[in-house]
Amino acid sequence: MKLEVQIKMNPSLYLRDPEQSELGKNIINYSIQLIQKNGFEAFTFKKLAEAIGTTEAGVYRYFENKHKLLVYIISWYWDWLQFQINYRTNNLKDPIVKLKKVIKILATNVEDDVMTTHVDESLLHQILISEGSKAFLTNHVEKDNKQHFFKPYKDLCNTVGDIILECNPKYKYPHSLASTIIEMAHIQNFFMNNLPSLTDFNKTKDEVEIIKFLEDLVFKSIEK
Amino acid sequence: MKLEVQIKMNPSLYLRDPEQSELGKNIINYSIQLIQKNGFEAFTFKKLAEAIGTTEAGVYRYFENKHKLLVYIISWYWDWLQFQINYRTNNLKDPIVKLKKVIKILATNVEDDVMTTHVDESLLHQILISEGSKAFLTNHVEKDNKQHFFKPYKDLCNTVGDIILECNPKYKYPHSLASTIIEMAHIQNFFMNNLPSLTDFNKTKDEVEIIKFLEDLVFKSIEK
DNA sequence: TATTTATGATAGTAATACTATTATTTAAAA
DNA sequence: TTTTAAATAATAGTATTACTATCATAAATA
Repeated sequence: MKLEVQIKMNPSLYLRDPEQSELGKNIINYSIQLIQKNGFEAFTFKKLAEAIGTTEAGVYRYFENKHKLLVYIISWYWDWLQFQINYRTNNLKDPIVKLKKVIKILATNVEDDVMTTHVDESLLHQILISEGSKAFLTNHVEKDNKQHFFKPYKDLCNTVGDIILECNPKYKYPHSLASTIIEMAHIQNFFMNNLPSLTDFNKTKDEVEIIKFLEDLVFKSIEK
Repeated sequence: MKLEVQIKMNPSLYLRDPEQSELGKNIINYSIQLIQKNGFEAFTFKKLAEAIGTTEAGVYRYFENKHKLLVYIISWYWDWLQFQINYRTNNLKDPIVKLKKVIKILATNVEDDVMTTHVDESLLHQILISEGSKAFLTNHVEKDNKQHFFKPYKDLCNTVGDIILECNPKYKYPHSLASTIIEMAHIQNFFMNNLPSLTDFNKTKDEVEIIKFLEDLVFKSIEK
């Protein structure tokens, strides 16, 4: 049996649905490669077109600009993570076990998911660490938010927040703690690898340390 | 008595020291205005030059590029905050009181400091919230780090980490918790104002709520 | 087969991110 | 005070970026 997972994206993010054609899938695939390799600032539609073997105009038929393309792949990642979490915490009764699992999923370097052919989740995870916050740290965040560009992120945050409340229904900051876990899973990873003195993981460079830190933070916070 | 605080910046950040001339001070002053108003992406040396009444080439004599200018003003802010913290926690014996003060300083919307004439700290604080992480979230973070561009941030993180250790010498993650507090003081503020469903402060839009959340997080974490 | 639709190829524009040159003003040194 | 050096202003120019527009062709669909 060969299953392909298709994630339905917000149509306001694209002009033509990239999932519906080879060129579109190439745009996603090579965008992830290039953004991960050179960073979002250095990424241009011209370079992307050259890498794919199409023209700049070809890319512009799919995405209005590179920011929407970034939001697209980042949203895709959040949706995919949401699916992973639902799938892998399914049947877990104990909310504490569940929350531990979620922290692990959030903070672990992802392996490429064979169910998605044109997306390398491992690279995408790296992009999220170093470019993720650029999706919302813009002057047009309000406009973007009105178009529901951040729904996947919010949904994930709600999911995590709900599990937190299952652990302790009286905890006062489930959403803020959820967004803190999600953000810190990435930021502490970035710091560990690039500015290690901002962390306590300098020796190991091992994400297991990040997971321990986050578990310590979270479970002490929500302790009854 | 009229005191002027001068913060000595890393000379690798600039070509000509902006503190040493009127034009230089104007560059800093107007950069802060423009970046706060339109965001860093929309900020160009041409617009800056126009705002000041000088030419693009004039700005380039002070800063190699807009990224270094951003790192400059952000570093300035961290240095200034460090000074604020040292000054305002001086003489406080109880490390818990001290840490509370630090959280408050980090999370409170700053008022313009009259000791610095060409820097509006209130605007700068806003810049830190929405642009701060762009200083290090680049492809050249390693190169920048080797030039010690992030020293002010690291120093601040160390200061906070030391206070955490004063509270509980056995706490295992003083630096990670410190960077978490610093980052979250800004990110939760951004979320509160722009993506409130990622927080639990939607009704109030009051930074006091953020302070309470951070205090709850920190003191539960370091409790002996 | 006709016709819509996607793609390819090419051109062009305004803005950005710079570098270079020369003239002019201002400040410091002789 | 004069000479000299340093900082600034004015202008021009380049490569790249971020697009838009046009037209021909290939592929899919009616």
